[in-house]
Amino acid sequence: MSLTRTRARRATINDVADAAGLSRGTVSRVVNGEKYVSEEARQAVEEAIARVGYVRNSAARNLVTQESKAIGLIIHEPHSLLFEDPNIGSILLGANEVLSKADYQLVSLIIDSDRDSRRVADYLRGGLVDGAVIISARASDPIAAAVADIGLPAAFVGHPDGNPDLPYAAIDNVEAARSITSRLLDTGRQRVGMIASALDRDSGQDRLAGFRAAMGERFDPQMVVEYPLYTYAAGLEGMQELLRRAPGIDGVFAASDAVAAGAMTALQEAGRRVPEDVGIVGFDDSSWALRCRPQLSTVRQPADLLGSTAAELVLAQLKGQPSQPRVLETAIMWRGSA
Amino acid sequence: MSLTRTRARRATINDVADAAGLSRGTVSRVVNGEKYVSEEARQAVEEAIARVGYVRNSAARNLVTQESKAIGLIIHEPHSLLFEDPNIGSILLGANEVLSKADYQLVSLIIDSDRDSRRVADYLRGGLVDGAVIISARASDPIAAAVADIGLPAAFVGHPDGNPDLPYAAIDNVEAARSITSRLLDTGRQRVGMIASALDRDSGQDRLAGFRAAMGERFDPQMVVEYPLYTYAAGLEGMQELLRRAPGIDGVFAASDAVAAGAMTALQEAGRRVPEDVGIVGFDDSSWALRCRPQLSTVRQPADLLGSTAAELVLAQLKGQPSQPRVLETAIMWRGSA
DNA sequence: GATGGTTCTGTGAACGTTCCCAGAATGACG
DNA sequence: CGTCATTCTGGGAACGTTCACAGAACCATC
Repeated sequence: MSLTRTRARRATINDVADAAGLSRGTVSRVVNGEKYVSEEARQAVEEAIARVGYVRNSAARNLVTQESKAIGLIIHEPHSLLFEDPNIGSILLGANEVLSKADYQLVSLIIDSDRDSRRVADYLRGGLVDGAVIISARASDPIAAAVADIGLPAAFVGHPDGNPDLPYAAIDNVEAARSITSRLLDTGRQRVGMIASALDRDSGQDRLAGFRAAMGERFDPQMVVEYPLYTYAAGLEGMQELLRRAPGIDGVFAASDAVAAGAMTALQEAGRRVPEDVGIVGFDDSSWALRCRPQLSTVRQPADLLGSTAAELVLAQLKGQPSQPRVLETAIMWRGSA
Repeated sequence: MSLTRTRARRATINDVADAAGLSRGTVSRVVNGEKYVSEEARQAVEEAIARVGYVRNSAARNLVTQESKAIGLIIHEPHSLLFEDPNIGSILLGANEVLSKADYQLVSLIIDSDRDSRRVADYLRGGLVDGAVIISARASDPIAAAVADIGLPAAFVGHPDGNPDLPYAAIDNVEAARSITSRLLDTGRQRVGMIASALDRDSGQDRLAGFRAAMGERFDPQMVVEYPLYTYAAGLEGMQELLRRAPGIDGVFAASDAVAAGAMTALQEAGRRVPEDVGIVGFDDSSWALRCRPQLSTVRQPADLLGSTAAELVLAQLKGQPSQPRVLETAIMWRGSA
């Protein structure tokens, strides 16, 4: 079997007009569902469209209307997180739902190299999208700067420092982390540590800050280990390191559920019982949480809402409305792990 | 803080030409890096571009060149799988790498509703992409039909039945499933069952067929439970059901690693030791496999290669080369779970 | 100094739409 | 039967590029 596909010359609106014995203008009106076209003409055009196999050329349309009805979603994640972090999928789906209802097409653009970064910037600049949602930006992200530079309506998911003054949808990571750490302390834990991650991101920084705030005077830098990514592997190694540093540890705040899952495995392999010997709490309430045994006590963050809210912020700008940053509520899900 | 962003009228190539005291044509040549432009002119143009803040309008360019330098990747997954299946991320990244090198932009389009389906079809038809990679198509997928209908160069990841005659990048699921099941039987297991999933997909069907082939006369329909999705939850419930049906079960083939992970949890909660009492094998060799305790024996499928190969198949068609379906190698990773 | 090849620049035409305006046809009303 | 509004249709202009071609300028060669 050999498959070679060639694209035939595509029928244009003029071909349809000729076939229907009507004019360009009328065909355009039918295609766009405008009023002021007779039933007779409508049928003739529709029949002609089917006959010549017409499909509208979006480039031509975008050129004259000066809009694309598409919104870009920029995924700028380190390689491995695209597989591990269930939040990304939720954000994507949340954004898609809102945009879909507003008849916008969501186009996701991955940045995985410097070359991607340049190409995506060109794509955004070129007018192929009317706006952008930027997820997982780091501090001073070059793409965010490019977006602001061209004045493209945009919104962040999260609230990274050092970035241009764009609206964002975020949660209060500091407060949420402070809160769940306090709750962990309230169970009577005496020696509590943290596995911190992603300190190049606002979420990573803020969760550490919240932990520190909750610990107050009891905060001990030695009881914090740091890893670059929110991964299971970080949790596994981080917990082993904490056990080495402080064998008497009896509580752990993991910076994400994936990290907590890794930590739980490490504890169990080390013969510690959860939660009897060591209490452990996570962050995200992602699919990891219910998968752990015991199930994870964690902070619920509404990932899908973050996506949909960011999308709404972009749509608002498109309508010329002012759009305010929005901070969404989190909740503590207390389960069996602490 | 109130952020309202409005887009100013964008500078065109003519504005640059005026500012540089040169013509449209020369500016175009500079922008596209063509030869036959004097050093003097080049500098004048570049300076003018910076001064007026020019960025090329892609719609106009696409219109005249009749190409977009973009490839669509269509993700048509049930909601939950976007979060659970690490293969999707690998496929995405694999495709992105190949396309990026060829200077194509990968744009991912999610289909999560019928409305999405129509909009995405319009997007593909409109000339906004030069080709498409379709992942996770079900039998007789409407999008696949639409793609074939307009003659858009395209390729599948996987090889679903009842779809148009497009090239694909796939693995031999039947043979791989047969092979790992045989290997499981070789460890001396007497009562072996399967947790089958996604029977609406070629992969799901084929893995079941491979299991059946390996079991031969020992195949017992009662020892197969079926679930719609490759999820942890399916594994959890499926294993419980199998234990109910056949308490003496001593081997399980789970249709994916996520399913196997769920099954392992169910077994351990039921007090069965893995692999002593029950041997368990999975499929994918995704990040789940190393995360299980004991680690999972499974079939390694090169998800990133599937993505990059499918991308190559599309690029080949774009160059007018014939493109043949490609079946990639799998390997058995034998670890501790069986 | 004529010839011929480079190198460089300017411009008309085309890509396929939508938008807008002009005008035709139709119908309602006095 | 004239007037005016409403409904419908056609076609010129514009969107911002690239492409092909023509011609100018320059240099080398005979």
